[in-house]
Amino acid sequence: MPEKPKLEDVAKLAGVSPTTVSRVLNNRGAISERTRRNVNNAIQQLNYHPNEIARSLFGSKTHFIGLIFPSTGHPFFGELIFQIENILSEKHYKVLICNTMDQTEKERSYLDMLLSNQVDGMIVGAHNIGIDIYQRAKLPIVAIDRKMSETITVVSSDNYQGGRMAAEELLRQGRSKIIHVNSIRQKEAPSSYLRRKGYEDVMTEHGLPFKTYEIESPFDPEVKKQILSSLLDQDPTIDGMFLSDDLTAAIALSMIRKRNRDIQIVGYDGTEMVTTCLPELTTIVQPIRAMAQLAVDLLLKEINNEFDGIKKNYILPVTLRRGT
Amino acid sequence: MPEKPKLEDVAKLAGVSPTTVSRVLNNRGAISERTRRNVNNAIQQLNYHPNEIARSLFGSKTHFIGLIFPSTGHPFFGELIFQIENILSEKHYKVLICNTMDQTEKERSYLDMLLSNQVDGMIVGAHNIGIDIYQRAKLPIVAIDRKMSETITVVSSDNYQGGRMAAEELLRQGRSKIIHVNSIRQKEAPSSYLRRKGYEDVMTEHGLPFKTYEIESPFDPEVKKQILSSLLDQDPTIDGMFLSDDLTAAIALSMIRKRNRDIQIVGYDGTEMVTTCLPELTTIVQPIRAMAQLAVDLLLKEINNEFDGIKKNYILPVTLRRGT
DNA sequence: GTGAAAGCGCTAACAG
DNA sequence: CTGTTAGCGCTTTCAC
Repeated sequence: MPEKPKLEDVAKLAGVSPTTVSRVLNNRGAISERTRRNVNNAIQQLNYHPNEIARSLFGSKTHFIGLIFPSTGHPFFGELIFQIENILSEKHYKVLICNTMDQTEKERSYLDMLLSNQVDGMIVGAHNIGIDIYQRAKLPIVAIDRKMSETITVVSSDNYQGGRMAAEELLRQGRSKIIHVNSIRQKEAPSSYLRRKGYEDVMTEHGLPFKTYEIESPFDPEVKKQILSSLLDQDPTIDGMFLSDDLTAAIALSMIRKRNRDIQIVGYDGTEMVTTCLPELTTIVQPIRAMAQLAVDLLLKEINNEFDGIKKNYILPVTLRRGT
Repeated sequence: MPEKPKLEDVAKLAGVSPTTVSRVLNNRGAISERTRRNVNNAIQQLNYHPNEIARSLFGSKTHFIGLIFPSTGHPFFGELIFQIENILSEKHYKVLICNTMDQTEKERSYLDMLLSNQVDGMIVGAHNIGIDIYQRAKLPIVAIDRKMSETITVVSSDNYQGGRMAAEELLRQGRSKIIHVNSIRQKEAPSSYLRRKGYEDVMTEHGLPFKTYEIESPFDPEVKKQILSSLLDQDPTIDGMFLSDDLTAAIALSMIRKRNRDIQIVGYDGTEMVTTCLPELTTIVQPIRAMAQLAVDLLLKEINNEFDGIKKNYILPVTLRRGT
């Protein structure tokens, strides 16, 4: 069995120079039809695949894009990543995936890894390490849902409006003792803060009291369960809850059912997954597909130096999906 | 702003040769403590990151692993990919992700892409294109849940037993008019076939009739809904259903509730996601974490030529999780 | 302990 | 239209 064929092997078999093969491969320069056929035949025969690593080394582009997210397993990130990868692959970019699990050390080493692998850019949805570290990378970066610095583009959905819509929906359903559970996944996460602010503002505007609880370990469902459980048991007057993500909302929902309480809930994210599993859940839907598209567009523009504007902050509208 | 520093820049700054820097980087050969310090300082100062692309070009290993799956967005694959990436990253492998969406053309071009990028191996959970194409790759490959050929290692969970367990559970719940809905995602998929066989065997053994329905477009929930809907309406005597994945089971569950039918259902996969969203769903749990671990272990063994056995087919046990 | 030189597989001048 | 040559950033013989 022969080793991996190289361009030179193709050249020999086709009886031409390496340059010619390269030209056929890249459709550059003028090639006679005959030569082209010969070369293509040789390529077929040898089952030759150009070594992208070598190509990358030469040029300055690898067509690698790094994706840094807390977890591919989470439905929101999973679907976002799915969309991003789809769009990128159409444009012939390849995706290197990184699951930080909200761990600073992992994030830092992933960042190093991506830089070492000469990614052309990255899309980042997880941020524990300092902003400056990303700054220093001097690389096209698009952040999701988190302002990292003045110079890094951000794509997010309208978290403030989302918070407002959730609260308003609960009020519309005749609820007034409404609490908010905020499953923060990062310190100073603006998305959590804005959702909360939206909710609190609406409550205030209606002259109602508000109460926000924060859950700090979003990856452990047991912790969530305990907190939600004691929450519910402590206060029998609660009649509405706004949960900052659907997974937490799902847990709350099943607890409420088990306790036979009359509490209306609103979740957040509106992934297809949750929509399928829990069609009865009312939730604020993030425009995942649009966020992916925009993030990719902006990133590729930065990569290709096509700044068509100075705008750095993109906020996409959210919608309310009423449970069935 | 300086360009990306290269090894040569470090060498200059440290007043040594490139060779020496390389040695420091790789901990190879003998280096004086002083030189090592100088070099390390220079590396720090320049914020130097060795170019992995160049390294890969030289050596024959890239430490890239390609993952080919139908969709990162699907909870089963999303969680499996999450686990696989985690384990691989600990071993300093990097993951290139591919979403085929069950499209032959995408799968083929992803395979080409991975080969061109000199991946050291791949883990494949999607298979529409011919086996021979993977064979030709002459690369360490581990397949998930699908026998691809005599020479490609397969990791799967015990689909036959899973099918049996599902049927037995329904019988145990006093059901007898039990149907099976099989959401096949690929032709001749052995996992679907085995689950079905397990169910049918149990029914036969109990002298009961069985009926299996197949849904062919697993990515469109609307299609599923229509089929399930007409299924339920056609036959009012059904009292048990075995659905071959949890997402389909979730749809069935909400339909059954809406119709107020007394039908017990059993799903398949048992992802954390679905467990959280639908704790009441009884399901057959695949050992995702163990499958990921085994697949990675086997792949790395193949990559490092450490065949410790000739076994090619690994079947991990599934468990039943009763809904709460 | 350290350095000079060759080469990994490919592409892009520059010739012809 | 096609080939020769140099070099992308790194590692590794082989010398000193």
